[in-house]
Amino acid sequence: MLRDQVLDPTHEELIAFLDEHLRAGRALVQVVAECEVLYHGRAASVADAGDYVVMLKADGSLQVHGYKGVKPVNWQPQTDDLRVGLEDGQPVLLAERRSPEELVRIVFLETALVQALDLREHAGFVLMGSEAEMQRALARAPELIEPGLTVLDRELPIDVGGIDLFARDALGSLVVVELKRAKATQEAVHQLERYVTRVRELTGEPVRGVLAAPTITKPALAALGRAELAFREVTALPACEPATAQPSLFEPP
Amino acid sequence: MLRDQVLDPTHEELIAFLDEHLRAGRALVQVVAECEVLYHGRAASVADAGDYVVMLKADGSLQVHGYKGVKPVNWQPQTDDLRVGLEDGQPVLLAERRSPEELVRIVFLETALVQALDLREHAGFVLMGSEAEMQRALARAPELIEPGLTVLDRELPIDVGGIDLFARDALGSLVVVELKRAKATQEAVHQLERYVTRVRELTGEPVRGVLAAPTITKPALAALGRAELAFREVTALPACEPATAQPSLFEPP
DNA sequence: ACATGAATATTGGAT
DNA sequence: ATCCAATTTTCATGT
Repeated sequence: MLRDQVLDPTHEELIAFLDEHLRAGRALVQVVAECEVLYHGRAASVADAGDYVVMLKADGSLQVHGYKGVKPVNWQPQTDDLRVGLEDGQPVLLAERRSPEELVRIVFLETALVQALDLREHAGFVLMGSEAEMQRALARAPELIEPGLTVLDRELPIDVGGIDLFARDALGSLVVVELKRAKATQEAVHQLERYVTRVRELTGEPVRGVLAAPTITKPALAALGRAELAFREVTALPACEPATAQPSLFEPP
Repeated sequence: MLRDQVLDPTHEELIAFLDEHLRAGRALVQVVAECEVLYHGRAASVADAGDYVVMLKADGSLQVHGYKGVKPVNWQPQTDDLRVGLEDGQPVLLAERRSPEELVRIVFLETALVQALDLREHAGFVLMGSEAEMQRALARAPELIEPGLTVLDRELPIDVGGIDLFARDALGSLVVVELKRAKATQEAVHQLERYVTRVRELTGEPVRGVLAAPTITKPALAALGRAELAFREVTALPACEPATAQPSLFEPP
C-alpha cells in the first residue's frame, strides 16, 4: 500500500518525487512540511508559514490539513492542472482548476516527509438514516405520520420548490408534509408555510401542513403555532443499541 | 515534524503505537490500512473492507479518507473517548462522542503504515471575500448598492431571522438587503421575501427588497420579478489577476 | 453546463 | 447549551 517514501527530502528530491508520482497518477501523495499556502478563486486566502499535511488524491482533489479540525485549511475538490517547480530556489506546487477558475499555490519551506500510497478503490458503502430513506419509509407507511393518510406524491415539484410528501388525510383534506432528518429549524417552518400557501392558491382547497422531524427548535415550534401548522415526531433511524454494546469481545490492552 | 513511524506493523505494534501516541496527545496520528469502518450516531453507515487513510488529530477529530474526494468517507468532528483494543485478534479503534452520541469503529485488517506527526499550531490565516467582509464594505459604501442609500443596521435580528442590511433609500422608503457572496439561488429569494413581508407587517410602511450578489440563477431572477424584488450586482472579491500571473519566477523542471 | 437541495454537513458567532 | 446562518461548503441528482 505504501508505494514510495522519502524522509527529509531535499528540494530536488521532493520535486522529483512529486513529478514522478503525480504524473503516474493512481497514487495518493502526502507531503508533510512547513509551508505557505495561498488560494485564489471563489474567495482568496493566505496562510503564513506553518506545518501542514498536504494530501493529493488520484482523482485530482487536494487538501491541506492543519493541526485541528475535520475541515482542511485549504482545498480544491478538483484540479485540472498540477505543476511542480522552483521559485527562488523553493519547491512550489500549483494546483489549478478551470470552472470555477481557482488556484492553490503551496511553497514548501522545509519538508519532513513525502510519500505515495496505493489505495485500491473500494466498494460496499451503505448509509442509513438519510432523508431520502426516511421519505421512502414514510411513503410506504404513512400511518407513522397520521392514521388514514394516503400519499399522492413524493418530491412533487411546484414553482416555489419541491414538496417532500403530498398526501390526503382521512377526511379528504390535502396535506403537505415537510421532512427533516435532523432537528427542524425556522427555515423548515417557512419552507412548509410557502408550500401550503401555494397549494391553497393552486387548488382552492383547504390544505394542512405537517412538519415531520425527530425534534424541533423552540422558536421553530412557536412559528409553527402562529402559522397553524403541525409538528409530528418522526425519527430517521429506528432506535437501537449502538455497536458499543458488545463489551464482551473488546479487551483494552 | 515526523515523530515516529512504523511500516507494516504487527497488530501488537499498531496497538502499542496508537496507545502511546494517542495518549500523549499533541500528535497527529495517521494509519494507512485495509480496514472496515462502522459509524453509528446521527445516521449509521458501514464500509466494507477497503484501503483507507485514518487521520486522528490532536483536537480529537477523526477522519477516514478513501482514494477520492475532499470529503472523508467517515469522520467525527470531535471525540470524547478514544480506545484501542483487540477483537477476535484484530486491532479495533473506537472513537466515541457524547452529544450527540456517536461512535466510529474501525477494524484494522492489514496495516501498511502508522505514523505520528508533530504539527505545530499555526497562526496567520487570512480569508478574503467572505460575506461578512462584503457586508462591512457595503455598509461603509452603500452607494455601491444604490445612490442615496442610508444603512440603518447590519445583521438586524427579527423574529424570522437576521436581516443582512437594513436601510432607507433616497425617497425615505425602508430597504431590506439580502447579501450572497456567490450566485444567488431561489433560496436566497425566499429568504429575502420572508424578511420583506415581515418588516412590512411590523412597520406598516412600504418596504423594498434588494438581493445583492455577484450573479443570480435564471429561475431565481424570475422568482425575484414575480415577488417585485430587485437584483443588484455586487462582487465579493474585487477583480484582480490570480497569483498565476507571475510566470517569470516559475521554472518547471 | 446549470440549478437544486441534502449532509453524520462543519464551523463560528450570538443569545 | 441552543439556535442560527455562512461555507472556497462538497456532493449527488435531475434537467
